[in-house]
Amino acid sequence: MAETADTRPPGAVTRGERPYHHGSLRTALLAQAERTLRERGVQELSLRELARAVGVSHGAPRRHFADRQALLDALAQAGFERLGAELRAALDGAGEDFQARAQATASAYVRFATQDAALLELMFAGKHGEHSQALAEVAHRAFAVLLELIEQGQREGALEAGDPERVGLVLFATIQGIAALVTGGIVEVEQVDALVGDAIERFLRGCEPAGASARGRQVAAGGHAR
Amino acid sequence: MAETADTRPPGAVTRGERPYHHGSLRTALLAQAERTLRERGVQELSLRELARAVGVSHGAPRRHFADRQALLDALAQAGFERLGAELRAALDGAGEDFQARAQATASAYVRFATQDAALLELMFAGKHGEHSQALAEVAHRAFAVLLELIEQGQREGALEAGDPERVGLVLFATIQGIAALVTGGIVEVEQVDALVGDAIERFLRGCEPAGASARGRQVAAGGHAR
DNA sequence: ACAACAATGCTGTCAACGTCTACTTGCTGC
DNA sequence: GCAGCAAGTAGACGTTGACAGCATTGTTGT
Repeated sequence: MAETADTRPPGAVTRGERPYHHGSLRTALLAQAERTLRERGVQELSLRELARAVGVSHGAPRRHFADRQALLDALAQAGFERLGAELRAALDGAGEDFQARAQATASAYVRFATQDAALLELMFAGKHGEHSQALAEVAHRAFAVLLELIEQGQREGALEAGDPERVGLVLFATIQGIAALVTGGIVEVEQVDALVGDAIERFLRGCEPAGASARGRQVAAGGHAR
Repeated sequence: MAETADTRPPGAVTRGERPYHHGSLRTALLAQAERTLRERGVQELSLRELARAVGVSHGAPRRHFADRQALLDALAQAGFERLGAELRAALDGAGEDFQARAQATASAYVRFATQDAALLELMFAGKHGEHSQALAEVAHRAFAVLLELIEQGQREGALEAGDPERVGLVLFATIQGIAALVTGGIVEVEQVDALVGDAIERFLRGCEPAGASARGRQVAAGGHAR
């Protein structure tokens, strides 16, 4: 492995040797931490190794993160921001059909979960320092995308009326659960798309307004669990 | 706190002082570990402290658990066994009505998740040593209860036909997701029952056989998200 | 220009941990 | 009674998170 290339900013003083001040240690630490997190998990994430990888002394990170938990909190916050952005992109990028939009959003969530399982776990760890007002806020912003999806569905008549938060939670839980099943190894990655499809389909059927039941009733029976 | 009372078996040699051999170290370690896990989380679980609490030297646990991960694996396995038992009790103990049975089973799962959040996380960590054939087996046995629930529903005509594993996964995911939302602090404990109710209700509606739709359509609109 | 000051990074230290190795104790079958 | 084995003890090593004190740098007021 390429021993984590120098992460110092290009504009920094680079004459003789490495400058006393890194220039953007906080950013560099977060970036490296996210990489290590993805590749080796939370357990393997060490402040000292991080410092080594970035090229500063073992005490330096302390200026930017009071303790290990603070680093993890920051990672979680960044994760929520990215998750929210990806969900929004998926929702906005999908076509007109409501089911397609729901499916796209759910798939984006599960994709995030599979690619950054450890990060997602961190985000939902609940063990964040009490001062994590900021974290709660970005988390809420990510959830807002799902809320918007629900409201769209209600406006278009695909979902029955009712408190969007309430029905949104059910959808949220289902998607999050699928993610957990995948990262936990209960279902294989190849089965994910089918599972998401099933779940969305059934969710829509379960939230149909009283009258309409014209569309899809073709949830085929085919084994795809291990 | 009462400094973790002596966990040595009653029959053991208890003359002068503590005997050289504990007698049932493995069991004692697991019991103490489960307690610590529940009260302080995985991160705080230390082999050395465990040994101290049980009254043996810091090297002793090694005879029973090759390393820390082996201990965690054993905890996860015990957890699956208990979870399976509780799910079965809930399913068998509920009445005749299918929805009531489903609700009871789901509630039991979520109760387990809230009371032993760290343990559940461990069970689904997926980072278990490759040799965890036994663990996969007990996990499957726990899942089998949900499968049986599904099959009952299909026999009784409450659920449409189809591969039970496939529809079971959706239910499993939903429940697991609710658990994750609770332990992650996204929903409060007071809202759990309502959320489980909603989820089950919608799941049933989403899996109804084509004809029947007589029962509950009364998913009231009431805010219960934060 | 320069002194004061706040940021930021470095070094050294400490207790705790997981793991390893070598030794000791107690039991059991011969 | 003793060989052999399982279970526990004791000490060591390397790593980690946390902390304190000092060094260096950039900025700001005069």
